[in-house]
Amino acid sequence: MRLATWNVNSVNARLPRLLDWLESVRPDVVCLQETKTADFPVAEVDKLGYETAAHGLNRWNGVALLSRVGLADVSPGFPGEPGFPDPEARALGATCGGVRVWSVYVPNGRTPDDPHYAYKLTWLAALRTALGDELGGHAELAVCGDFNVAPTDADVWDPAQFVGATHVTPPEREALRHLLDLGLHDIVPKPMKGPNPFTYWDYRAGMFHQDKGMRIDLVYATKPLADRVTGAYIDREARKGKGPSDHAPIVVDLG
DNA sequence: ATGCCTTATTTCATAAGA
Repeated sequence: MRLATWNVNSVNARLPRLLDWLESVRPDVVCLQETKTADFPVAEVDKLGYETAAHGLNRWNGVALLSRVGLADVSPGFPGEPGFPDPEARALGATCGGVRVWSVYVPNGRTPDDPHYAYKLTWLAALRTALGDELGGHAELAVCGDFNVAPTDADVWDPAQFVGATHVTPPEREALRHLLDLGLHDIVPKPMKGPNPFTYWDYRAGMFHQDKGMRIDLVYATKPLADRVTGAYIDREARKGKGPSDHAPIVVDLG
């Protein structure tokens, strides 16, 4: 089974590229983030053989799951998920091919003194609780998506540039460790080129071609699922060319 | 070469991204 996750930065703006990518990479299950629509293009991905579960409320956020190995027990959001203060479309769970899969788009946080930062930490803590409640019933579980946290200093292109910034603060990294404490494993993908497993590069100032990026998109898997991993890579080809997302997909192969 | 912001909307400006 091939599992992928991709922050597409608008599924409608990215639709031609998404469809081409699905046809060439042929993942079985795809977690999408920042779909940015309440009207997901279900018919277009259906033509490629994918069932869709989409959770989108407005122009902001939005997550989806595509599967051609079944899509059952769909959960838009999770129990206890906080809003700001209204609910936001940031999490979507489903069972696909026997694996419990969550597509998540963690709040950005903006700056450490912004109310969105406290919201981010509260949201991550609530996610931990909800995942903890699911683990008893799902030996094989993966939570995939844009976590908006770089786990270590090696996951940003220059730690000195991030002093005082969100995405690298100790409380955010501690929130990730609390997720791993549940028994989840960080499936670190191969970058294909260069030493850095980055998944995001800002659109501005030629950041991508200088490889000034961050690893903020993550795949966390339970041990039984992590033991099935035969390979994982970052599809940086999808970040090239005209009209890319600012994130690259992660592709994980399971035996 | 991978090439120097992009998205949807309350659209010719703004909020948000990270």
